[in-house]
Amino acid sequence: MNRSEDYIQDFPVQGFQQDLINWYIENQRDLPWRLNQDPYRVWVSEIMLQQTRVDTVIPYFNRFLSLFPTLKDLAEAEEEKVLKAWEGLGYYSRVRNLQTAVKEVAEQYGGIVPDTAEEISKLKGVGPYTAGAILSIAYGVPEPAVDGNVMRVLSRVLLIYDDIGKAKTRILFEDAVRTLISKEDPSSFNQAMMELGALICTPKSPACLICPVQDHCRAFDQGRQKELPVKEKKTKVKHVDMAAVILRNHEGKFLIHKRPKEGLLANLWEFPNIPVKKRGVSEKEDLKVFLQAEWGISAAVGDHVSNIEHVFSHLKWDIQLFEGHCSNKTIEACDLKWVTLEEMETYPFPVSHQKIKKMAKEVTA
DNA sequence: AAAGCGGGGCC
DNA sequence: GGCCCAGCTTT
Repeated sequence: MNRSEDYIQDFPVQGFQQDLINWYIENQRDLPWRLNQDPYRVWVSEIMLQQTRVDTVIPYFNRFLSLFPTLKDLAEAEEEKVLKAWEGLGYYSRVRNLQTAVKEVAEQYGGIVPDTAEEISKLKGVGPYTAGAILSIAYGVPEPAVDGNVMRVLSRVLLIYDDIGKAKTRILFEDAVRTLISKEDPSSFNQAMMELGALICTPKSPACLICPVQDHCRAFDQGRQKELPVKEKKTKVKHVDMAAVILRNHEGKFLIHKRPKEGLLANLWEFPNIPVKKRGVSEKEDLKVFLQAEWGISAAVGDHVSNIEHVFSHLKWDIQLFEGHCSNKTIEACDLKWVTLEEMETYPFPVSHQKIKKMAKEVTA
């Protein structure tokens, strides 16, 4: 059984819609992106909310919108300023893609976010979920917006055991939503599904006893809500040993480096660092050789400062941190800078290197 | 279809 | 430690 029609057969679509939307009207949270339906605001919120909790997003959203109030403001902003506004939020390609897409809208669509699935889906960083979310919330178009919440809710309500990690399963849920969605109020329907997933139909212990659609839930009827959704476990993270150095010159300035424009933490700044084969063998020497070979810097790498661990979704860094000094001062490369602690605050750093920045302050103090 | 891509909160 | 979060892009 893998067609949505098979699951919707005999399902009380009308009653489900009503109970869901009525609950949402009464119980929706007061969130900053619900202030109005400005497509740009909705868009920014949806990008920020990808794989990121509401509570985390709220302060970022407010700050971002005060820095870049309109689509035009974001289109014309310096990328470094935009990355700085995103600093700490993670998945930085989201905001680089967002700015690329916003420029596209400014140039190709006269600054008006397109309102068709075909056009909006062409924009960088706008996938099936985000397209449906913007279209339904900003424009009232009845398109599905299937995220993790919606898959969890529907897997339980319709008793679907397909692995929600598979692309094929998302399409199954999208087909189901095309049938289930309210044509009168698609915005409330989609947001209600997500709100229900966030507040009631939660991953661990769903609050079925106070659920507005309990009467329509097949998993609850059979006491199987805790078996769902089905999701295959993913492989564990890879461990990588690193060595990094807080390098100061004779003026007391620190050396920082801009990462490449693609890949992990693209275009963010960092302290000089290298992967090392084995811990405790020759990190200091390796760093010294690297600084000389890569940038022509003759440095003395001194005391070990600390050991920093940082976990990503797919890997873990174990960073041996050292301090060092050198007498270089003129560096022309645009991806390399000597800066004071104060100047450093204007550059976007990933959290792993914010930890190093903090150590730099302590070492200096 | 699978892997790469961040960071934080909760258990 | 593992899991999950208003996912998308690249391979």
